[in-house]
Amino acid sequence: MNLKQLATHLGLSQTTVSRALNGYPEVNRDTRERVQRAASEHGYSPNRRARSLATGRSMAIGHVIPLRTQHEMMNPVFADFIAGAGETYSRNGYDLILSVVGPRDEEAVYSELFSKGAVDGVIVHGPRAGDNRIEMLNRIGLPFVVHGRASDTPGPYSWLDINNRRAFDRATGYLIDLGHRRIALLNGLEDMDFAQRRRQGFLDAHQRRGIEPDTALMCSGEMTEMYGYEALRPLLASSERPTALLCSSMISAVGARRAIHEAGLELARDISLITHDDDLSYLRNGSNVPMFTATKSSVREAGRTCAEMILRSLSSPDLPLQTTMLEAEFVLGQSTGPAPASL
Amino acid sequence: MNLKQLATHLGLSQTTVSRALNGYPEVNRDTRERVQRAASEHGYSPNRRARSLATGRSMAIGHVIPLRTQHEMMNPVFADFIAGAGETYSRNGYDLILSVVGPRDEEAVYSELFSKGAVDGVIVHGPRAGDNRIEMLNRIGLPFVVHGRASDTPGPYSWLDINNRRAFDRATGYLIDLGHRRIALLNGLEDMDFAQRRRQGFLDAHQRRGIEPDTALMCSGEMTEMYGYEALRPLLASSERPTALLCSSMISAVGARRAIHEAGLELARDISLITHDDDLSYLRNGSNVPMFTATKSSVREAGRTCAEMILRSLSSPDLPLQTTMLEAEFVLGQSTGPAPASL
DNA sequence: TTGAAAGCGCTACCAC
DNA sequence: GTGGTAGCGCTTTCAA
Repeated sequence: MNLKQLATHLGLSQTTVSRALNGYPEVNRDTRERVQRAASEHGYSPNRRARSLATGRSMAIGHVIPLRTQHEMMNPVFADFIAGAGETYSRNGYDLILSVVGPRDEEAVYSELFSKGAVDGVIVHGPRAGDNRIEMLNRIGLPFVVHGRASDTPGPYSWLDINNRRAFDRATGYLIDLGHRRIALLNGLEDMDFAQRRRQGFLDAHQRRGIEPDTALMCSGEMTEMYGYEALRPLLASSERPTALLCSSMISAVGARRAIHEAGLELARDISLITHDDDLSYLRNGSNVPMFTATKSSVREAGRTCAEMILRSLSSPDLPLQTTMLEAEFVLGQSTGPAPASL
Repeated sequence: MNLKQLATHLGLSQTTVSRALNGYPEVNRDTRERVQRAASEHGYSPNRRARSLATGRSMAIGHVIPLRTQHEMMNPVFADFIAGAGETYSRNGYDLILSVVGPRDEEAVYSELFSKGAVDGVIVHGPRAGDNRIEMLNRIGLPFVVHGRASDTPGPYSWLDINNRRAFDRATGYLIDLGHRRIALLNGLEDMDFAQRRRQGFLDAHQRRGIEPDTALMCSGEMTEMYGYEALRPLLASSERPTALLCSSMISAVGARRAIHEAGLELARDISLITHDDDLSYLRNGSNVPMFTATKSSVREAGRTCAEMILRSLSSPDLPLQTTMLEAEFVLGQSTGPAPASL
């Protein structure tokens, strides 16, 4: 059933039917009701393609996910974030177009999506330090919001992020204050913006206390389980093994725990472990008791917010820059786990 | 730059330019080359909306993800599956439209996507036993492929699945043959098709060996970390605690391990743990050594395959039914972990 | 081998 | 308050 058919069926013009359905004020109340009833009876819903061709708006937002390798697991954060965003979109009649691309093709994908009229705006995922996508999007005039930030990128842009630096500053400081001096850091790939900030937090906490971190204990890599295992194993085998471990993701922590187990060590007794959990934006200690907890939001909620930001920037493009920062609040859990006996 | 502009720029008609770009044979070779050069020079790419309005094909596939609760984490399997599917789509010029919906609205979403002309076909995720979506999609004539299966659903349909029943049959049998008699099962929600099959495999292994499973040890729930923790805790506290545990997902296994740790028990020594890992379609034992490994594919690869299935069924709708089954092959790892001392 | 023109389904402008 | 009509950018007959 299309508009024309519905109109002839009702003995009205397409114009009137369209107006009635789109809430234009000048339509007679009776007419509007009659039209609406008929529309839902016949299950009529306007063709998106035709509508967007006529209006010039595509009513869709693009999410472009960069994946480096063929084997890389999609970051679970993306999934929940997108799920949250999707809720907002469907509530507002928008579609979500998902593109998963290698880092090379990314720019091309953005401009294609735009010039093809497929999307009205995009969300940028996984920003790297000095990311050139941002400048490029500003240049071609495609509205966007960044999930995360990109340091060293000139010019204003909208973004939504958690406070990665501070979270790792606090977690590290907590461990140092417990007496730890040899703390390992299993970080993400350090060309990613979030990983740079976490590293910075790690270093800041040391520096503020006048302690020299052992750079040999700082690792960086794709946050897979295998990485957690392989990065930690040699550190544990060394004569000067770390007494504490700061993990950048749940998944690499699983690998790290395997390495700890195989080395004959016991968590909490021999080595302390704090893992950053993106999903709930909190940090956990070795016995998995929440230690840092975000007050504001989960990743899903962040996705919702980010979607609202892009939709708002579509309706008022020259609105002042919206920057939202989700703070990982410091909340000591009931049990913070024992200080390691080996200290 | 649109077709009209490009055409006038070249001093040709829109028709000819369109034909040249779309590979119609009747175009003069020189003309075609000239057109193609100009197109890439000016970065022309046809407007998707307009094209699909004209052709009647939308060049997009919908993925509809059902999420039960506001809080449920998006199943990581979906993410990687979709990433894989996305690769296939972009290689073939298709868009991927993602809708995340509550179980109630699902049917409406499908028929809307279709009647709005937003998609040419859909992938059905997370099928439940006797899922009525399948019958509904057949009725409205929207091409689809199911990721998973739905038992008790009449009529043929295309699907792609792993062998859940057999995987759990084998894992359970393996534990029984090691001497375990009290095996706990932390299953997913048992209205989901995959969970029913896993449960069946668990029961089959017992029955074939003439052993009565303790139904008090069989749990079912949303596969979150909290669920793994809360479901296992009372079982461990009981006087007749399980000596082995079969976990339906990595994430609930994390919670289960926490419960084990808190109960003062040690993995492998006091209790054996086998976890099903969807991503690599393998099962792991307590020390994380792969025990069952899929020979054919990861979830990502499955996504690619599923996308190929739907695209193929678009071009030839009355093709014989394609059913593909990914087998979780039984491969004993180098180390299968010690039999529990408590036996 | 090329071009003119009719539509795809809808919105939006201008008349009435 | 309602209707005619001109597009939106493309594909696809039909003519030349």
